Amino acid sequence: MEYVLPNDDRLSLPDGATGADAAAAIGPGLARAALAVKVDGVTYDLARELPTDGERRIEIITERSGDDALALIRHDAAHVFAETMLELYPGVQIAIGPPIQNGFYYDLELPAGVSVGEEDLPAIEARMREHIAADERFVREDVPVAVALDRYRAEGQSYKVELIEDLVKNAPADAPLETVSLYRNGDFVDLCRGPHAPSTGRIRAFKLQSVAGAYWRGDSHNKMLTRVYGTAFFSAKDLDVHLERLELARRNDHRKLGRELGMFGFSETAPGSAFWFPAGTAVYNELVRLSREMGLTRGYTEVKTPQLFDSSLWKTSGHWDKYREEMFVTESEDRQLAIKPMNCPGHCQLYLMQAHSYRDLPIRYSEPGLLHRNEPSGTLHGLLRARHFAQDDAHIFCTEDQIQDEVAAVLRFAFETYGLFGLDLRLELSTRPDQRIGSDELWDRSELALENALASLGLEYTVNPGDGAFYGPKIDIHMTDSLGRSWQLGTCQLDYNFPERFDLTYTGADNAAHRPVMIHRALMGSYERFIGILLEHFGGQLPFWMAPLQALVLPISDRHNAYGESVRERLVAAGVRAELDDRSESVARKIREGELRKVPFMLIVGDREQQAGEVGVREHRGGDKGSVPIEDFLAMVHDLITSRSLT
RNA sequence: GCCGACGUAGCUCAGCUGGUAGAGCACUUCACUCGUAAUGAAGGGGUCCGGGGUUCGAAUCCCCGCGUCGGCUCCA
Repeated sequence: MEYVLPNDDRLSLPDGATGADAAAAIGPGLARAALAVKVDGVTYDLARELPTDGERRIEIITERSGDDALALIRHDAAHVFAETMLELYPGVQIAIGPPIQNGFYYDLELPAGVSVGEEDLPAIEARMREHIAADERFVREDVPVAVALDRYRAEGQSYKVELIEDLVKNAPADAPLETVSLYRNGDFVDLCRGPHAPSTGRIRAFKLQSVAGAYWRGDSHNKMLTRVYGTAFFSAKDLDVHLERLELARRNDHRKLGRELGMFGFSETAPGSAFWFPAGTAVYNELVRLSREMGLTRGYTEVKTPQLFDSSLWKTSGHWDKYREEMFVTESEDRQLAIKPMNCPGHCQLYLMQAHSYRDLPIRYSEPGLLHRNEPSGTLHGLLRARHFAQDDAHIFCTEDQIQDEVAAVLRFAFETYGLFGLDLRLELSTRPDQRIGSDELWDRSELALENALASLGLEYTVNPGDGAFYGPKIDIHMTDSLGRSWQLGTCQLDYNFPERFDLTYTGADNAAHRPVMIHRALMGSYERFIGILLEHFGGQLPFWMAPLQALVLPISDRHNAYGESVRERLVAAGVRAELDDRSESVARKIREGELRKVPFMLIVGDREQQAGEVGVREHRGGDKGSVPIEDFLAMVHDLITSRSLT
């Protein structure tokens, strides 16, 4: 039997040869380094017989094979972890333990009254190291379903029993499941489809990182299990590099940066809601201004609608049935009222209050309205998940013929906005959810319209089936934070349902009433969340045009304070956010503190500058740039501001 | 909301097995008047998250709340 190697060489092996045999046939070094074998892109255990049908491409996986190799030992480490937990915590029930993006986890149910905290992890790690030092072999065994079930029932491992029963249930009718694979290392046997490295000794470095809760099968109706996260690498150095990267990301946490830069903070007096200091408010307002300016030239008009609405509005929109728990509700004079969690019903009401002709459409109402959503306490996360926020929100009322152009224009607008920040956006199309309003026919049309708009621009996107809003499908814009977590920022949602529910109409050319279509859109999403993402993206050093403090004037000594103040006044008059540091401190100290505040420019003024009418320019992290006339500096920053330059 | 951890000065944190609180930075005052990442000295500042309980005595132990962090679920 011949196999094709990655370099297109052919390797001849007898039938029944394994991946290990293949590696040995190529060379003794590779035989020692081999962890697994990839056959046509599917990873196999080294000990497994290679398929003998057709032409197969094989590739030996070693430590150098990148993520494929790491996933193997991380999965191995998960098994060693479960093995150790069974020893240290008798009665523990183990569920599942897969490799993930940067490591692995294992879910388990601890015996009643027992809990594991992060302080217990070192002891568990120590025991795990013994199993790794013992270099236990991973041995795969395919056993009849009944044997596996008996085994796990006898051991009281009910999650494993459930997993096997489901495998049986979900097997296709024409190919009923007869065997399941078990992997043994040492005395530990786990239900697992594999593959694994040859032995536990291949795990060179690992760490248990955190303890968390996770619902069995990801369903909140199920029991909550204990999940331990960990990671593994081929060297202590790689592990250290990874841990350092996590540490760096933590330094870029927007909550930490926001406090350090004096931008915003949080208080127990308003959980989930940011308090904005002047520095943060300046940044916030720059974004609102950007959104207004860009909207103005793209046909948007700004409106204002109330904060508090009678519950009848939310009943009409459907929020009352679906989201009442997440709304802040109050009452007055026997009326139930709710603070708005979104602007769209208010905009529908606004639309209803005037008569509309097809000549008016599309109408594009924008409103950075303050929204409140009573998010569950456990989900709050600084600015990224808040109870009080505003969006760069707009609602487009248009005819069905206008949908595709409007959606395409929204997406173009989004790309223009994100380009200003150097952000890459990731598009996701979310389709009809289980809980929804409106007929299937409407959903068919909505989903098709969005797909057409995406196709017309030739954009790449992924599909999230069932993830749409309850009133319509949507195209979401996603970004990733400093720790690799994905957040939704912008959205573009197509909606036939609200126009129905609110009975929105326009008069057509035929003088008859027609139903408009509504597009809900936000590009940055919530300003709060967007600022959080920007802070992490830029590591706190925002582009000049939106920096909280743009220039800091530093007199060399007290006798230069008056000149410094005159410089500051000229900057402020030119629209630059500037401060004067007139404390009786050394220049070195003022500079150090300015650098820590990440101020883009420090302007040092002493005798020389005072006499020449100049400023000594020092760029953040760029050092001394020499002295220039004030006019030159003003002209330069004017350009940075008007172009909204990234630097 | 669920699981786990945490909550001490404005910030970052120390405070061992219970004996009525400390450091650095920040702040105030004084001196210094300084040329590109910390001048020196003195001083002020704490219901130890809140409420109960155990104890002669609680920041420390127990219970209940609240908040925060890490996840899970959710996210119009």
